[in-house]
Amino acid sequence: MLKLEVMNSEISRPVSRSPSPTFSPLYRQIKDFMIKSLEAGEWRPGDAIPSEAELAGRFNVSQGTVRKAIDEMAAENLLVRRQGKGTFVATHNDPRSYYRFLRLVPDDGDQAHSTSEPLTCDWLEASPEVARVLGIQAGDPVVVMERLLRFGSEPVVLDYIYLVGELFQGLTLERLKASDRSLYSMFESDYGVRMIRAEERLRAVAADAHSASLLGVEDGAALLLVERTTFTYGNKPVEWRRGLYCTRRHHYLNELG
Amino acid sequence: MLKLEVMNSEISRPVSRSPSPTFSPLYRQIKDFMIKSLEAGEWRPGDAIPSEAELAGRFNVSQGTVRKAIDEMAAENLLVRRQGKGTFVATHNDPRSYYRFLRLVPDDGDQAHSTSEPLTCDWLEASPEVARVLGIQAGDPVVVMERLLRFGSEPVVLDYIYLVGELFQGLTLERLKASDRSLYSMFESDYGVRMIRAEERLRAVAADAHSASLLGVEDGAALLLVERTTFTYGNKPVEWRRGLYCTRRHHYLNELG
DNA sequence: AAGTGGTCTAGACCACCGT
DNA sequence: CGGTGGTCTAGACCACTTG
Repeated sequence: MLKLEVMNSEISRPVSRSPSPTFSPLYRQIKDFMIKSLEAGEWRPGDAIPSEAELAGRFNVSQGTVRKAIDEMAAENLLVRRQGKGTFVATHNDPRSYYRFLRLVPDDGDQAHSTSEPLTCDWLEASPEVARVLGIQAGDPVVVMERLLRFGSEPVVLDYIYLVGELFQGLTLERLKASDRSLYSMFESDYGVRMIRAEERLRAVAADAHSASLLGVEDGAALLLVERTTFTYGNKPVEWRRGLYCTRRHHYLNELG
Repeated sequence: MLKLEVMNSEISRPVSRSPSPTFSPLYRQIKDFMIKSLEAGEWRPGDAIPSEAELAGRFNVSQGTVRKAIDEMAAENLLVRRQGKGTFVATHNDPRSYYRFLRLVPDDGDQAHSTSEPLTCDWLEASPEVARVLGIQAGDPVVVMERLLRFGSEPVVLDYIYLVGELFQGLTLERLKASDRSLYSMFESDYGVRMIRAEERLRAVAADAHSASLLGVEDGAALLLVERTTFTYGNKPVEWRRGLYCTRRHHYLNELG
């Protein structure tokens, strides 16, 4: 059983302020508090959080108010509800969210499962550009890795991945090769870094010789360049990716609501 | 004031069925009913729908139940809530959702507003491929238009747009040129066709001579190919687009939740 | 002041999952 | 069976917009 070090007084009722410049409803204060609990690691990925009734008691509010807080967090993929079982902390170490951020799908047929082959992994000093994207100082340590993603046996994506070094102490090519899980699953389990959301910027570019060779296309062929910035709690960037996608027999699928 | 031709008996309480194979909660039945009202045009884009209290009275349920139905519809961009004013039927004829489906943004600076230049508009018989995507029969009439999208004065997107002819009687190049609104806004106002959601499939391709010339790039340059299928109520496809995006100074931005 | 959506409560009961 | 999330109610009050 988890303990939530919370005094009822920490959650303040929304007293009627005259103009109310920073009004925040109760359920949002509760949500913020719960996010802090996730961030602090009090509730770990895969764990069940306390029941709604239990939380309502701790916060001294009604179940409906707790429920609304959880609803929003579930909508943001921070929690997963399972009727009859409980509410769980989302995890990348779970088939359901294994490909949560991968939008590439085969043109036809179902997706043959993909495999990741790490090629290089080096510790470097952040260039000004990388530092800017990752919100660190130029010269700070970053991990730079190159890896090839295959669908079946076909090479489809060549990724260059930049990680905030401070958070990934001891990461080496050997450890990457030894892992049989997805990168994000490993980051979560081995380094306690949870990828929450991401932004991708897409462009079409011509393949250089190196990429063309690895992806099995002609030099100068059109490739899809996908630049991804990935964030953890508090909108803190922790990863930057440049991915070259071969879209001969695959495409990037996006749903517009 | 709008009239909802509904008998209370139409919304049935969820009687406890033994196994309950097709159990549908009250709020979902109400939501389905309201979607039918939208589909039937009883509530028109931009209109305010009846207040929550009013609807609760009509359906003979509590306000909270109506509220949950509206919540889901607002999350799906079918309705827009505005505190203190009411709940409105979403419309493309509104600056807020003008660019709802356009993910292309300039690399730097804010977005200079885009302008659309229709180039051609023809009535053809659907090819087997287009018919399949649009869910019609090969040979059925389709409208095919070519148009150039500019950001500021710079040509950035060359679109080929296929529309289900049956729904767009009388559409001509002249009417397109005469309109000063977005395509979807015009489709909604002039043809009663509401675009609800879309799927986009992205690939990188080499520019042909025609596209290169219009977009001001070299023949063979890498372009982003965006194929969009757009759906109206009931997941009925009504539009298929092939867009060639020049990503020299713009990129396709996608948020991954 | 009146009307709208937004929050919160206390309680009841249902659907689902495990033991 | 007990525990969990899911639905629904009736009512109170708050925040925002408009007249």
